[in-house]
Amino acid sequence: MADLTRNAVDVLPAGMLQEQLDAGAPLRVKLGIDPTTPDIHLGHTVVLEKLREFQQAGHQVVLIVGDFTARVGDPSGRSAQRPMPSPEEIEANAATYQEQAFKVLDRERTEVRFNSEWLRMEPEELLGLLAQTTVARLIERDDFQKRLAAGAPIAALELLYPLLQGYDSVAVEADLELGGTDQKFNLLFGRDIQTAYGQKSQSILTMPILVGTDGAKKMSKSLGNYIGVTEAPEEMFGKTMRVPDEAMPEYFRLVLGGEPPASLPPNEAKRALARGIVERFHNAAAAEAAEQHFNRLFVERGAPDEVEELNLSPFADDGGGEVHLPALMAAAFDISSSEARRLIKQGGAKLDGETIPSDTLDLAQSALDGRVLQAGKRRFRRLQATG
RNA sequence: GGGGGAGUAUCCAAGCGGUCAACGGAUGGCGCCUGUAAAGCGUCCGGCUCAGCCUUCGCAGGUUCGAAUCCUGCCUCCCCCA
Repeated sequence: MADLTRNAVDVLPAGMLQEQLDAGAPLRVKLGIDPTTPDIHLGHTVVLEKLREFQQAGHQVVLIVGDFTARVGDPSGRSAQRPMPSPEEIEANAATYQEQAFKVLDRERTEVRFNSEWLRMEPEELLGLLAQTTVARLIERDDFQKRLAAGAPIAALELLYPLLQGYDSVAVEADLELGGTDQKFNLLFGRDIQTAYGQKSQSILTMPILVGTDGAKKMSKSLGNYIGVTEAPEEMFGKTMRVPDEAMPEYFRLVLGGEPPASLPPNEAKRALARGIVERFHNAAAAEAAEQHFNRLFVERGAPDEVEELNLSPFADDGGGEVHLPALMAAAFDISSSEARRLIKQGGAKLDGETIPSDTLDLAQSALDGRVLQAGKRRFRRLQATG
């Protein structure tokens, strides 16, 4: 029991989960995820990890893919209405979500349900569901109170969200529902809906929200401060190294389920964290390679093992074989030629590690052939004249 | 149904006839420092083979030598009253 509530923020109602566990029967443990973005990131895994713990303790995990609720928009933690993904996006996301969730969960022992299965209900049934609450109950949540105070809009659809999520609990007869702390209102609301439908109310357990790589805001795709579970090892490692020191303990606890190493200097600890994360979602060999890659780029300031090649020939002019660098860099790094000029001017462009003089705009093809062109610290292309 | 307000670059947000590629902030890029942390300093941040030119301020027209700024229509959004 102590294990199962580790790191949890709220376990409500007080004592209920303990009683449920003491009763001995496996619990039906629910988690709903709305497929609003294509990928699962470390923030999602905090709750998934907890779900896995219940799974390992022999409980029945029910993963709900919110293909229907994704079209409604969960107002939790939102200060504004979110843009709605298209049905096609939702469908595509739903597929990748499941795949990625099984990087944490045991596929064989997970019941996966799509909530469109029961939420595509008859209008009469929907009215029945709506009859279970009042507007006052729906807007009492903090998210809405803030928006009301600020004169910001609240979409009617958002108002309905908790009812639908609550109905999910009815549909799968959940004994326990997990979620982030921002889900507290919705989770508790589900209890009332279950009661209204003559079921026993679930208990709820909330997990902390993982802070993003910026160390300030919650990890989220739209804020661009996330680490995706399917990202390449090098990316994962690099992004983790950028996490501010203060956030490290949190990452150790919530992502790796451990404790921050006591006596390691900060940069060693962070390396351990980065290795741990890559190992968790890839493997030990990948972690090793990712760290070497990191060392080469940022400690030795060198080029990575494998550098993508770029054919130099199309950029050389017919006459003297001069290459216009802004155009070349624009193509090589998918930036504008103006940006390339800026990089050169500010000493951010290098050839084989040598800074290109800031007033250079053209170079002979022969001076470029076979060398590694670099923009900033992390973008590389090996130039190769062919044909 | 009535009244009021807003749409400016990645985001926030100034500008309200020329000096506007458009103040300021945030985010971000690059460089120095360094542990790709934090703090700090400098610099850049529409595009273009760039001392110049081109395209931008919801959309479409119009007025004017000249419009992000004025006029007309349209679209979208928000607030208040009912």
